[in-house]
Amino acid sequence: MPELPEVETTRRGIAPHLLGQVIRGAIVRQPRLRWPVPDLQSLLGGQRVQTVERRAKYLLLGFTRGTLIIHLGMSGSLRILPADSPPRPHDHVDLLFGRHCLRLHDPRRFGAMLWAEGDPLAHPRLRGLGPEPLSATFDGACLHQAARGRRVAIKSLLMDGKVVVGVGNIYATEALFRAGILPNRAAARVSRARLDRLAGEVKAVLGQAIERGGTTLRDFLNESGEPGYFAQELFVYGRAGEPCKRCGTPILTRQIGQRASAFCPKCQR
DNA sequence: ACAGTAACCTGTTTGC
DNA sequence: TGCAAACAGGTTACTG
Repeated sequence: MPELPEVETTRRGIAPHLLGQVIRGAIVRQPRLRWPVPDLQSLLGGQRVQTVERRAKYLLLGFTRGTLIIHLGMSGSLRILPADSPPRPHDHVDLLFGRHCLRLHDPRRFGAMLWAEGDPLAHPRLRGLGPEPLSATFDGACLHQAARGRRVAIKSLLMDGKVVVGVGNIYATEALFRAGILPNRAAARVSRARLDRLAGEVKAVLGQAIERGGTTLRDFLNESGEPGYFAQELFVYGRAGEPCKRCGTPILTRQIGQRASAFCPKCQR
């Protein structure tokens, strides 16, 4: 479900409901996510939410005495619901506030809830991550440096969190189409000028997706249970066999690094 | 250091 | 129609 735009959409949606609120309790129905969920009841009880931030695809809820780090994995979502809403299957964690709760739903359980005391950016899961794609530190020069001597597919490089964070399969696929670059081209064999273009397209596609409230393919819903509207603007992702929106050539797919990669053989070189 | 693969899970779609 | 295989938005950990 979530790449950076969906996580950012979630962050913007939940922040107004959480900021300044005091947690009165937590319910962990299923502690076995990607890593064991800590005892949130005793860690969080009585603390106030001071910040709701994002780093890569991690949401960071800042409390008085530490930070709750949340990752949504492949299938996770967060909703704001009345505190007494009956849980459905895969509703693993509730954070209880006054009249409402923040509920984590995650069928595949690839998500995570971690606790960090001190600087959350120093947590082992966040330390060593690359630059934020929408920040000024991410640009063509940055990609050029990372691509030096690398024979991996440019798409794999783009999805490598040490190079740049937050770019998953959908948006890597789309950014490469917009930049006119074949996804399986060796990273070191993409010219500097085209890397400049690619960095720009990554920023553009992520920015537009955030404006539309994210991409809903089958099950992404925002904090209120509404879908995002970026799917209709996808050029190649999920369109194998359909005509390219630019030139009409049928869209092809191939596996790159175990992920389906759609591309237009005419528009991308 | 690098590149490729398996693994963690469950639900949905595809193909015979 | 029924069942099994393939596939899905992410990330880590292991292999050679």
